[in-house]
Amino acid sequence: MSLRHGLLGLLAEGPASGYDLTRRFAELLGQVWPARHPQIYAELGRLAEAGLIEVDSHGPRQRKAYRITGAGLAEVRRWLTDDEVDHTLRMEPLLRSVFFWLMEPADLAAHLERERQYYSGTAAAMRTYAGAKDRGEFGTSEQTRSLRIAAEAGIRLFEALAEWASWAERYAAEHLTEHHSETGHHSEHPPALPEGRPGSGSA
Amino acid sequence: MSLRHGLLGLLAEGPASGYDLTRRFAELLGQVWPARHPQIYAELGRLAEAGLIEVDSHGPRQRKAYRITGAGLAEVRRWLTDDEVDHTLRMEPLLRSVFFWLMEPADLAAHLERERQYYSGTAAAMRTYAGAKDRGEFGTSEQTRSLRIAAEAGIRLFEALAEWASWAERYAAEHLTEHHSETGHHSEHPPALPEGRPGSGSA
DNA sequence: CAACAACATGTACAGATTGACATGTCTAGT
DNA sequence: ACTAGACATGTCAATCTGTACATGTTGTTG
Repeated sequence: MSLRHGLLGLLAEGPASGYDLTRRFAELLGQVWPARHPQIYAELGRLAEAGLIEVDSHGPRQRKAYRITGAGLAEVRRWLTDDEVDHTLRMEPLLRSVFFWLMEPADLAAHLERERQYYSGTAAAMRTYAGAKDRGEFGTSEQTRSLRIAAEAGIRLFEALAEWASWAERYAAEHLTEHHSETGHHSEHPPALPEGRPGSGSA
Repeated sequence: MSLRHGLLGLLAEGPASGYDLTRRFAELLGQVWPARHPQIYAELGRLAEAGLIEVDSHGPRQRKAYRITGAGLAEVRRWLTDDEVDHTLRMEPLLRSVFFWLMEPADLAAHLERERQYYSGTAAAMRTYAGAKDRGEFGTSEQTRSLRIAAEAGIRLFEALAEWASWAERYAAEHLTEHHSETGHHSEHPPALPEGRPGSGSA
């Protein structure tokens, strides 16, 4: 339930309304943690009930801004330093990649090329943004620095995916060009990936 | 709702029971699409009702294996080629990074170091696995080739994250060492990241 | 043969998330 | 004065997801 902490984190920057937070989530956090307005309004209600935030002001058009409380600020900080990081990833494009062998070679090539373009375009947009930050266009506050770190992750992630798509195009052209039969009953399924939990084993 | 298609994709390799599929999801797809057994059994029921899969055999301890039908195979393929890719990412570690400015420098440094180790450990495990595949230890079927592509994505992704964590440690040491005040009301919140939808704009 | 681990399937419930619907306000342009 | 668009908040139903609970079977080991 990281929406709770995402909202608290944003409110730590200053008071904001549900509407503000919805747009901020869509623009800033949409790539890493999607959230729609019904969920945000509901969570704000719970947060207020728990005393982690409180109503800061009422504006025009029944605008209701919230402000983080001391307890709320303590809670985000507790989350950041004490709560274990959840490394669960949910990424449809990679799920699809496991089933590439079911696709016609031409369809797969087209798919990978579209993916490559999407990822490199996204990476480029983030690089542009990070460049503006580095030139100091958004000031030098701690929040801005922090956002710069997040942007760097996005750049590296999407660049890596773009290069992967490019690599996969070449790999598929070399290794997956044969036409396939109707069902894949020809062999036992191959062994699984290793579980990859480095913290709790060999390290 | 990609669980549906993930199950169909696995069943395209050959018949399997809910138990098999649960373990296969945990081992193979857990990193990119988590799913627990209650969800898998429920979805298998729906899939069978829709005629996309059917009972293949009954084994010992009320084991019930399913087999994909022609309609099911057509449906996975339709998904792979026609359905738009959902690029939504959900990644708690990156959500946290937006709020690094709220952490004490020492805690942040420790956090980033743990993250770096986690990512590089995971990447290393995947690299080992991919190496075994490349030496032909798992055969040369199309499924194996496909899984090799997925593994490559994992390697590149986790390597990129490990390098990011390392970069962030250095960046934070240079730019985020000042101690922060109790609340961050000192400035307006910085502007958001660009939306980064390359397909529908400049591209 | 008792006990345990692994196999195997399922239900029930709580919480997270989304899409559709509903409502009302303020500003700018015509 | 009207109207369109952005502002602003919310409800509701449906679906997805995860945790805990419940049940019974088979093979292995002492």
